[in-house]
Amino acid sequence: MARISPAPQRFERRVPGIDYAVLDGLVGYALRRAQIAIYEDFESALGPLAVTPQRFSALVVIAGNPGITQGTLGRVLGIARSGVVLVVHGLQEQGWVTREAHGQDARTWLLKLTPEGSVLLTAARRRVRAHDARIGRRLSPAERAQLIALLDRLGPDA
Amino acid sequence: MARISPAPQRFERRVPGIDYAVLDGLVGYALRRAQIAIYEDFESALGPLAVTPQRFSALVVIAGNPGITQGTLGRVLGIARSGVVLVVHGLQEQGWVTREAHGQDARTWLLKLTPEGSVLLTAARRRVRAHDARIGRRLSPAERAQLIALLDRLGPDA
DNA sequence: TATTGTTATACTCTATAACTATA
DNA sequence: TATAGTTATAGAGTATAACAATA
Repeated sequence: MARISPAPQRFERRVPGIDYAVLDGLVGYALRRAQIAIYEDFESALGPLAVTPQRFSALVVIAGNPGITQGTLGRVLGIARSGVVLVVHGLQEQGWVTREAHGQDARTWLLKLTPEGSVLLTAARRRVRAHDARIGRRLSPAERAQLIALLDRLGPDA
Repeated sequence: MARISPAPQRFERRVPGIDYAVLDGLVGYALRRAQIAIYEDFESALGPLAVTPQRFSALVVIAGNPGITQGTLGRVLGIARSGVVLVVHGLQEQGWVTREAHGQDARTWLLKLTPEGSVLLTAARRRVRAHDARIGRRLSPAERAQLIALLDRLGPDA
């Protein structure tokens, strides 16, 4: 039985026989390791819809805050203004987002979802919820909530 | 008082007035949000040493597993063989890593730290530990341990 | 035939800086 | 002067595919 495509290379959290030394006790490394595994699942679940994690975040934020400007979207996503142009352009190319003129300030654009964008987002949201449930399947609801709460408290700020 | 350099753009976890909708309940988004903030702190702490998270992981793994091959290192880091070439090349350019011939298999290289690499790693390890303590400063030791344990259980596997 | 590493190439994501048009 | 968005450009980081040497 011939193998059609090469075995999908999956990330191994622990390669047998390897000493991870100090890495095993670091919060940052545990986070990185988890995210690599999670990204693979997101990609296989949302890739067919041409939705990346960043695009999903952008769509949700635009949907929940219609008329948001590119500058504010950039702050939410944590990327530079020049990057927002590219993200928004991609969403426009897909027909999911439109930019409308701002009445008072001719410099800014108001971002909104198109009807097609709303339909897409509904499907994507469903898949993302399933994906998120899948990656957290080994956690109880309480553990899942606590994980989110602990993650929210991470950071160098006092 | 003139501002010398532009205010260092920091990631805002929650932009005031923005509805994050479904994002707030997702483990994956909490992870992403935490990692952006953490990466900024890592960068400011280790950037001066020319050490990235990936380089740090590679150095720790090579130090703890002297003679590891590039293929195995790639599996540990979760990247393709072609990417390992670039990482290792960068570490060699810094004078931190050498490749020695394998006695039995002429195809493979054995990776080892140089004395300079060991010195660098000692300094980097100290800074990473401080960084990791800093990002987890709002967590008790028990909470920190639990966070790592919860992260280790994430993933789509049964 | 399969494996290890290399090279060529390309794509994504991100940033900085210079630019425009407005305010 | 300052701000919103755009463009040009560059640098990471990653991947795939074709290749050489070796197993």
